[in-house]
Amino acid sequence: MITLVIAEDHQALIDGMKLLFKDEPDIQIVGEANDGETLIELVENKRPSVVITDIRMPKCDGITATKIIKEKYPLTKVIAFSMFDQDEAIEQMRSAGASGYILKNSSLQTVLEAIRCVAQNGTFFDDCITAKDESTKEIIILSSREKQILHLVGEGKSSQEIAEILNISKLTVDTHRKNILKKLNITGKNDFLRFAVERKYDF
Amino acid sequence: MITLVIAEDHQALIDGMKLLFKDEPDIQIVGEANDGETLIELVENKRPSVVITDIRMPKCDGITATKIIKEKYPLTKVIAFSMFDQDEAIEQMRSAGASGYILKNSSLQTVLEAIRCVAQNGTFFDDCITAKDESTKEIIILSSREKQILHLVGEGKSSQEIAEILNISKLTVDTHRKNILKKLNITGKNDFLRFAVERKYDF
DNA sequence: TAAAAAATACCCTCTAGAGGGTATTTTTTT
DNA sequence: AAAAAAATACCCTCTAGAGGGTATTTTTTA
Repeated sequence: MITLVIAEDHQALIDGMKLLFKDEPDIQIVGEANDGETLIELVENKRPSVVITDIRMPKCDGITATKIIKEKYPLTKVIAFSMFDQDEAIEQMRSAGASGYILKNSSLQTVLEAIRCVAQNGTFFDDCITAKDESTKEIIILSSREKQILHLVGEGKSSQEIAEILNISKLTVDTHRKNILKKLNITGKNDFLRFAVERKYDF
Repeated sequence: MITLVIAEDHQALIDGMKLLFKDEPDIQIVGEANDGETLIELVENKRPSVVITDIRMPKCDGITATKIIKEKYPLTKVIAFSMFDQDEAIEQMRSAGASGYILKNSSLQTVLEAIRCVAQNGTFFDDCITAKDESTKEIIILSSREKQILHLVGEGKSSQEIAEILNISKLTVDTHRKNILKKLNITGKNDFLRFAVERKYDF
């Protein structure tokens, strides 16, 4: 018997999954959450074998929640259920300990497959994700420091503020910014912030 | 008999709705689309009595699709099914001719209610939306010109570019920007663009 | 038809960040 | 140990846009 906890911002989607699992005798939903905090509580109380979680959620995002869950209960399998096929989000989910990553624009049947797959200690990553692995190398050319700065830019921080946060010179931050711009081939004024904001959004 | 077309980016959500409507004898799904263009084609071919559509979709967004549908087939009822309770999106959907607006974090039962409601020539707007009507007046203080400029800023356009698009002076655009900043109480450098980008995103 | 609101246009100042460099230290890879 | 990559810090210039005004014309509303 697979015990399942679903964490998903959109109740409608949870309802749909519930209808689906109703007819599957080997899967039992033991809890549902609309935010990350509730998810963690549920895992602690119900100890499910599988967790399906959205990434963007109120209170605590799916990546953070996954880290916490996998740390305390490494046997619980986590599947990410996301809108975006952003390499960064996938990578972060992977290193957080997720066993699967499926997209919301795939069918519910896929969800079912993924659950059964990870319950048997397998991994399940959506087709369009694994297919990307090759090209990914070209996309993630940013160093970790650069990604960090990109993220802070996306939060609307100024170079000065970023410098203070990272305890480095503002000039260094500026250099990183310029290098990021070069790497990403952004010739722009506001384009950079826009890109950064979109990045931040994309998981 | 209610004939229904569903347009929704996320197949998983469509699948869930299909499972739900399977047991409802008065509702028949006559088509499903993952993008706006397919939706419009489906409406032309199937002439459904009710359409449920997401707002953010590939190819053609839900607002534009609704406008086109209501223009050609005014008897077809349209319900918006969106992630966001952004006043602007709701307003735009309303003026596009939508009979309802429900949020994705409401239950599938609500979806069912909404469909039956609009099929009987009623309107169905989610609780949290109607409740907002009072406060809305304070939020939408921007003039139409200001909203237009805010939108263009969100697309990453510079004041100069906006000026050229709108055939007005760059100085005028700057004045509008400043007025928007004042009205929204944004004291920021990059904050404005960030706000604008988020705005653009929010439907 | 007044009065209010919106749209238009311009003034000045000042700073953050783009765009172009160079260069040293630290870390990683080979 | 040598070479490559990443992180650090600084130089100069130049422009877009914030922040502070003022003011006229057009449109809307009362």
